[in-house]
This record gives sequence, structure tokens and C-alpha cells, in this order.
Amino acid sequence: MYTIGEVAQLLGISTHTLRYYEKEKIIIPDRDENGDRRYNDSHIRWLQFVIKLKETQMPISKIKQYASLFVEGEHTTLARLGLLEEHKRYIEQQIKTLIDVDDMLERKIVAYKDFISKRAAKTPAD
Amino acid sequence: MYTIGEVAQLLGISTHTLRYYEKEKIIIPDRDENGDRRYNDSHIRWLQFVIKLKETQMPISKIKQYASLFVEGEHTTLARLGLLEEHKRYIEQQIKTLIDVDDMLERKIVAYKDFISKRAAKTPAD
DNA sequence: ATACTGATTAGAGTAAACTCTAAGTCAAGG
DNA sequence: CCTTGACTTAGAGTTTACTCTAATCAGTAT
Repeated sequence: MYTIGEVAQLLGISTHTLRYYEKEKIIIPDRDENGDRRYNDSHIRWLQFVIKLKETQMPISKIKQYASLFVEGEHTTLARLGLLEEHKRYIEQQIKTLIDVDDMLERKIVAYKDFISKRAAKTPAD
Repeated sequence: MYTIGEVAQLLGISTHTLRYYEKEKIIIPDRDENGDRRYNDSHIRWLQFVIKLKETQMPISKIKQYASLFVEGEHTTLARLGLLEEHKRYIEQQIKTLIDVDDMLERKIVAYKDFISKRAAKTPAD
């Protein structure tokens, strides 16, 4: 069981963000006898999943949708599957785009290096 | 030579955005005798490059920096090279992350499908 | 006792990147 | 003549995702 500060540290996010996610109903931790938030291992795993989705540009609104389907229960598995499949398609498209741009940058970088080395060769006495 | 409306259509962005990019000094088109913006092929190519950078999450502030180095002239090639190399490193890291999450989603999706098909098998008379 | 640490809340503020509105002017085409 | 589409400046509004503030309280350290 972790406090909000411990979770923040562990996952490299701020306590502000954790409270924001709770306000948005993305994660609802338990509370201890003082009313302080308590996160267990399954909360942590869910947060790690959320962070992965975020790193791949899934908007908070979609993550919220997915989280609320979870709360609704087992009859939403098909809808959840749909969301994941949709995001997977986005990711695969994004990978293609990134590879394209990576190639484009590689060519530009080579051209710049070439230009710089030629310029250097032209002014040997500088 | 293209008008702002033609460029917007061609590149799938709005005229507002093109004016905004001009305000931010990312692209400075020519003007015709009426003072209307005129974009030539090299403007178009530069805009296509900007859009590619944006698709790969380069912030407008960085694109601005790169554009202003261009305007400053040839002595900024090293700085430009640096910016491109930095963004290339970001992209390559991002590709790794996307591949990881793609795998993770694949596993989740398989698990969901498995669950759904097992549930269907349990209730053959539904 | 009191200062420090870390927790709580509601709600305000911020940054990025547009996106649009107002309130006009101007020129060409049908 | 009227519509369309361009132009201007200045500024307001929107969305996303935080990020921070203020005021308060509970437990521990000196």
C-alpha cells in the first residue's frame, strides 16, 4: 500500500497529476482511516498502463472512456476491445509516419554534414 | 504560385493556421500587387516539411527556432544540424515506445478475444 | 510547544496551438 | 450589383492536460 507521494515518486509523476486523474475518474484509490489515499499493486499496474497509453498519445478522454468501461463491468469487454484495437491501429500508423520522417531526417542530416565538410575543405587556412 | 486558400486546401490545413504560422515567422510567403499572400513551390515544400515535423510531435517553438536559423543564413547550419539530430533521437526513442505498446496491446487484445470466445462457448443457448 | 512534513479540498492559473470574431477594406467574376 | 475570397489588426475563446494556490489538518521531531 502506497501513499500518493510514494506513487508519484515511483512512477515519476506529480501528486497533482494523481489527484487530477482521480478527479477525471481514471483512478480511484482506497482511503485509509485518516481519509488519505492508498494505492495497492493493482492500482500501480493500472497507472503504469495509463502512462504507456499516454506516451503513445492516447488522449485523456479516451483513457477515461476505457476506465469507465472497466467500472461498468464485464459486459463492456467488447467495447474495451474496440478501443484497444483502434488505438493499436493509430500506433501502427504512427510508427510508419515516424519511420518516414526518420528517413527524411537522416537524408537531411547527411546533406548538412556533407555541406559542412565541403565548406571546411574550401577554407583550409581558416 | 498559390493563394492562401489553395495552399490550405492542398495541405489540408486552415487559412487561419497559415496566417498563424506567418505570425510566428515559420513561413513568410511573397505578396502580389494587391498585397495578397503568394506561395511558391519552395514555400509548399517547406510547409510539407513543417507538417511532417508536427506529425512527429515537434513543438511549434522548435520549428520556429529552425525556421529562424534558416533566415539567419549559412553560418547556422551547425545549429540546424543539431536540432535535426536531436529530433531524430526523439523519434527513434518514440518508435521504440510505440513498438513496445503495440506488443502490449496485442497481448491484451488476444486476452480479450479469448475471454469473449470462452464466454460465448459457455452460453451456447443464448 | 512549535515547527516541519505531508496529507486534504475547491478552484484558479498556465502553456500550447490553434481557432475564431469583429469590423471593416478591396478587387475580380458572373 | 453582388457574392466570393482575399486582406487588415487586435484580441477573445477553445481544448488539453496539467499545475499550482490557499487554507486547513494530523502526526512526528526537537
